[in-house]
Amino acid sequence: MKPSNTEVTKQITDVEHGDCLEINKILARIGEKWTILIILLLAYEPKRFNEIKKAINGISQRMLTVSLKSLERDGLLKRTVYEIMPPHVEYELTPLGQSLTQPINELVSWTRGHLSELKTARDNYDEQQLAKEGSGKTPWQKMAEPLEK
Amino acid sequence: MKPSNTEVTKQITDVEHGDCLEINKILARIGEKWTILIILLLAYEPKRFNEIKKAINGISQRMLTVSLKSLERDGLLKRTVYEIMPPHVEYELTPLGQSLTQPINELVSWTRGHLSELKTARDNYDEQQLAKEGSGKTPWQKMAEPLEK
DNA sequence: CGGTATCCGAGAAGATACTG
DNA sequence: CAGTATCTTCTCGGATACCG
Repeated sequence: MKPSNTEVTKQITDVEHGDCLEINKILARIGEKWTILIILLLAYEPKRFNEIKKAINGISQRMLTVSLKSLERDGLLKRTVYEIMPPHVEYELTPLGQSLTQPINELVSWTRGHLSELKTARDNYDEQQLAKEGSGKTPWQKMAEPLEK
Repeated sequence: MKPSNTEVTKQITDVEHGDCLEINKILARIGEKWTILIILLLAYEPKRFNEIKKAINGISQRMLTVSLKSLERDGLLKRTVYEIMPPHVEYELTPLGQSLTQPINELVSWTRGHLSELKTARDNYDEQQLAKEGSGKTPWQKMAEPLEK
């Protein structure tokens, strides 16, 4: 589609007409509210259901069950049931899940490293939206006022 | 809080009680339906609104607007309005946005590299759920049947 | 061309109650 | 302990219409 000059280009052309949909679905799953927290939590040791629930602040029982099942279904974690009374269920990352912690950690690092930049950008943006009130610009620009918050 | 043996451990302890919420929000944004596609699309050259719309198959006008605004608000991309008639608006990644393409591409690579594993895992899982019918196991195991699809 | 505003339906997610 | 079931609420995202 265009001469390539960076490695990125290769990615793009693949993404545009390849398994793009599949990939995006996986990435959406990773971006789901609790997935990353769970994966990172289990990254260095297996945990039991209620351990995870306690460790992750604010997750409901339902969402934990659902999330764990998704991850198990994708082969990212293994569920082990010890048939004793009372029940004992352990969750741990599979090798596949472990391998995912690498790229995830890089994303987390990136985010942590740019947290202040992101916040500053947001503040600037919100501020400018407010300032747009009566800025004597052309209608093409005034239109863009979202005026929420 | 256990003795650490991998780098991951450090990440975790930070995540558990730090800016964990903020980070997760950013990651959720990245996982949103169209964000990655947009970022990757703009990674190697700026594009206009309708160019993006055409390039990304299936996105609605509304969602493109919304997504672009989120990204602009976070300082990941810049919106340039050329005040001519008809209007001409260009979107391009900021340096911050560019820097994000790296970790994202690694995530994309990981996903592409493990696509078949993921699919296999899903198929296995779904198959086993069906097989659970009358498997003479303990009630603790039979309970876990979701029986959907 | 590049949006905004509004309405609507589907699915995600929370709260609560119950169970092997 | 580790879930399931159900109900309700909330958010996302598509369709449509309109506008500077």
